[in-house]
Amino acid sequence: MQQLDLVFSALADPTRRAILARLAEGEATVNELVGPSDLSQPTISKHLKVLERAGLVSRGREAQFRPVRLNAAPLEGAAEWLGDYRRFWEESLDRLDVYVKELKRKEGRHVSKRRRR
Amino acid sequence: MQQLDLVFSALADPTRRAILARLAEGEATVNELVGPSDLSQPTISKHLKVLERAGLVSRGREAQFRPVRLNAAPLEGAAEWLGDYRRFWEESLDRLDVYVKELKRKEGRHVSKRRRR
DNA sequence: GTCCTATATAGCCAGATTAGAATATAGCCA
DNA sequence: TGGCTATATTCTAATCTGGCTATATAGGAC
Repeated sequence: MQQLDLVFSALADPTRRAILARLAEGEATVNELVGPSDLSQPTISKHLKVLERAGLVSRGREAQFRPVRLNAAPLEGAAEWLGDYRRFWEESLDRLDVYVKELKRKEGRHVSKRRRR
Repeated sequence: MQQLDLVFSALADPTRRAILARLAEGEATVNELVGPSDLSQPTISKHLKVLERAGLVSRGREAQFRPVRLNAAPLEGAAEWLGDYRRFWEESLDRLDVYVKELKRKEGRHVSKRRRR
């Protein structure tokens, strides 16, 4: 789906993920986002446009400021998509779990007096 | 994080998501993936390389076949990242819920005799 | 009005991505 | 061996990305 394309590719950049993380603490102006980023203001504006196209942020208008706020709704679709695969990684964790238990059992036999920490 | 970059950008392409969906049903050869895709075999091979770099598939070796199988483990990191934002979309759903309830209350007052369906 | 600040847009560049066609490789089968 | 099949690699072209600098716009302050 088109929307998933936009969301996943917006999330594929660490700068944009950092922006979202910052916005999770509350809305911010563009300059507040530029500050800690060591990127230029136009570059941040471009990243914001990408996030906006993906529906992940929305912009207000207050005098000459254009406050940016998080809009997490599109993340739900992404999370749902991932959810379909949850059983696969849990499965492999189960197998790992079994493996670890088996390992402990063997260790228990061979190194039975290991001290607890 | 680098790994998240690779995973999210691998997921940003619908062809690659389709490949993963197909692999969720079991391993497949390259040609089995080319079949329904209307893309050329080299193109699919390239997509597979992207998925492989993200750690999302692994390749076997059986005679001249190189079976591809799903490796969902890296998806867990992506799901965790998204999980940090769950409260935000749930929040907005809550607000929506409140809004809907409020709406119903008002409708109840003004259109109190609306028939149930 | 002029000046200053916040932000957007334009233009540019280097490098990555995506596609296809053509070709190479690797392994089975006769 | 030669031929067939499965897959990878190379080459080329088009498009996208992410960064910059320079410039434009918009709105408050004086």
